[in-house]
Amino acid sequence: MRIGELSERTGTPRRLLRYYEEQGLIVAGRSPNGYREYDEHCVDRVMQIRGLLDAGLPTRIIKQILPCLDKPRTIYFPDATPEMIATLEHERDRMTDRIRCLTRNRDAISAYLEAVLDDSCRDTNVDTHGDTADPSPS
Amino acid sequence: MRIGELSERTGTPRRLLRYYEEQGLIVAGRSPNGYREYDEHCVDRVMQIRGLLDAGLPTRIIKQILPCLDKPRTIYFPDATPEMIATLEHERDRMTDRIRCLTRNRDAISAYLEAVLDDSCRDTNVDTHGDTADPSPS
DNA sequence: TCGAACCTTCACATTGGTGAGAGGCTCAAG
DNA sequence: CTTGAGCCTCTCACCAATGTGAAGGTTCGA
Repeated sequence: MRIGELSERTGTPRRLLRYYEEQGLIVAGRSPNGYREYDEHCVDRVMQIRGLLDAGLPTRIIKQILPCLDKPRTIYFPDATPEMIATLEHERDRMTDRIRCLTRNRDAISAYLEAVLDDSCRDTNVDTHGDTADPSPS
Repeated sequence: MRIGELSERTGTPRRLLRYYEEQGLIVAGRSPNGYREYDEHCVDRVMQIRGLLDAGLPTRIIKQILPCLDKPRTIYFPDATPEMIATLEHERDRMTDRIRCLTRNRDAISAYLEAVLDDSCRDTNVDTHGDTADPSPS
């Protein structure tokens, strides 16, 4: 597929796709006419990239870890230098930290939300926002 | 405590603490001489802020959700406008997405790491790095 | 009085992401 | 064949957000 389709299917501006390529996050083949040519796999890849960026990982790191995560092992073990291993372990740990932090805070939000919702059902007679006085009784 | 101690205890540059205050993420009292005065609670708060920032949340959102998460309920339900509720629900969902994304990728990294480690134990006879030719057989 | 810690403020760096323009190629439909 | 949509390159500039550096001045404690 070409850039337009990839853009639509991933909800990502064309401009940004070229930017990701420039940053080395994705690679695109080329048609004889010079058009970028993407395979199906790229759709997932772009979504993955966006997700990771959104989760706070810098492109530099994403670029390093993505090749290790391809379904058919693109990068093999000989390429795994000790420092690469170290980087991966470090990033894995940082991701675990992030997950912990997010989970804790999300659960706290959920708890708050539940408390508020629960509360607003209980006292609908307060004048805070007098509408919806509909406890649906009996 | 003053900014220096908070800085040390949170591993955060003084400059950055002032920045967070400027962004409305933390509030500091003032001594008569103008020095910022922090209470114990700030240590956790700063760590929480750093964690959330690192996990991709913008200060704008953090500023909104933090007050809802204080241990002794600082913000009460009357303040919970419908749009605030909506924001919280939305952010909670985004956080869930992030958690999913991070978990998936972290597990993939773990799997890769495991495979590599496992592999480097198994074939130490390859000339890739010919040392440790110690298959410890029979 | 000296130095460490604090203050404010201005400016800068980096990162992720956009916008626009120039200049040109390709392809399909009218 | 022409027209227009979509693509190409390249460039320059810009944005917001997070985070730093440094200058110049005050306060505190030894």
